[in-house]
Amino acid sequence: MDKHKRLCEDKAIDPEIIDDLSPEECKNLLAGFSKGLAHPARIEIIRFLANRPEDDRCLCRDIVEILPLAQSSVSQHLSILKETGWIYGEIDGPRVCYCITDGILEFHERLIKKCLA
Amino acid sequence: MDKHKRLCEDKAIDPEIIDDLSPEECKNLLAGFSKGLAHPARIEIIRFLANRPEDDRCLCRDIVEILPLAQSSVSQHLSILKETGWIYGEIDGPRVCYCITDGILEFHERLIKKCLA
DNA sequence: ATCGTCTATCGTGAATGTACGATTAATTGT
DNA sequence: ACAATTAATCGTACATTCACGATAGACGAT
Repeated sequence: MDKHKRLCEDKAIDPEIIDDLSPEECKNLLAGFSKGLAHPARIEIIRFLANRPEDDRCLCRDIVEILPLAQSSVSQHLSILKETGWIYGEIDGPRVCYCITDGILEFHERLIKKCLA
Repeated sequence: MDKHKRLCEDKAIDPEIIDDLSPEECKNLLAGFSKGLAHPARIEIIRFLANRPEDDRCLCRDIVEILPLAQSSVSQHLSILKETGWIYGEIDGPRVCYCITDGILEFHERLIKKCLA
């Protein structure tokens, strides 16, 4: 099996857990995801990762190249996206392979509906 | 006609404009909305306003009462929600009537899809 | 006219966010 | 071993956020 393909295949979020969240937890979780989305560069990163083909995983260097920011700044944004649950990264030799958390878009959509509706 | 009912009925957002946005504008707009959602107190305010009956408009005082924050802090959060387009307020004598922007939830949902999909 | 109510704004302080260059640590390749 | 590559972390600087008490301004009621 391809090395990149083997990476980044086991992190997913279960939408079922939304039903068990207290209103307080729900708001805190959505606030966190929203913080992750609250910068154009981070939106671009998520968009980029969400549209990658599964068999061509993304390396950090690729993300640095599509953004008009210094490498260290991109690394900070990636760190925020990891903290807030949007993405995760796995070490692949000297590089880091970043992937979007599986099912996160549906999770986010459901979370908004639960919090606001 | 009821005084409160007459207020807050003419501010709406047109989802059509999303189609005309450049990718850059799209990301900036979503980043702004996300910033608005990036605090539990502001999520609670939006939830509260989104579920108000139309004929019982919300006054600022009502919002202060449901949050565990000082009046001035709530006013700041309301200000951020106004800046980011989630809500608007109209002066009603000595009070201010706050309402959620009509159609904003659908707008937000569409904006996310356009930005990330 | 004066008083009380309501809400925005001011001023403050602590914390966080954003961006950069420089450095470090890990790994690969020679 | 050694050099090159990759990405995180450090240190810095500036701006913004968040929370509060205090104040000010607008309006209604008396």
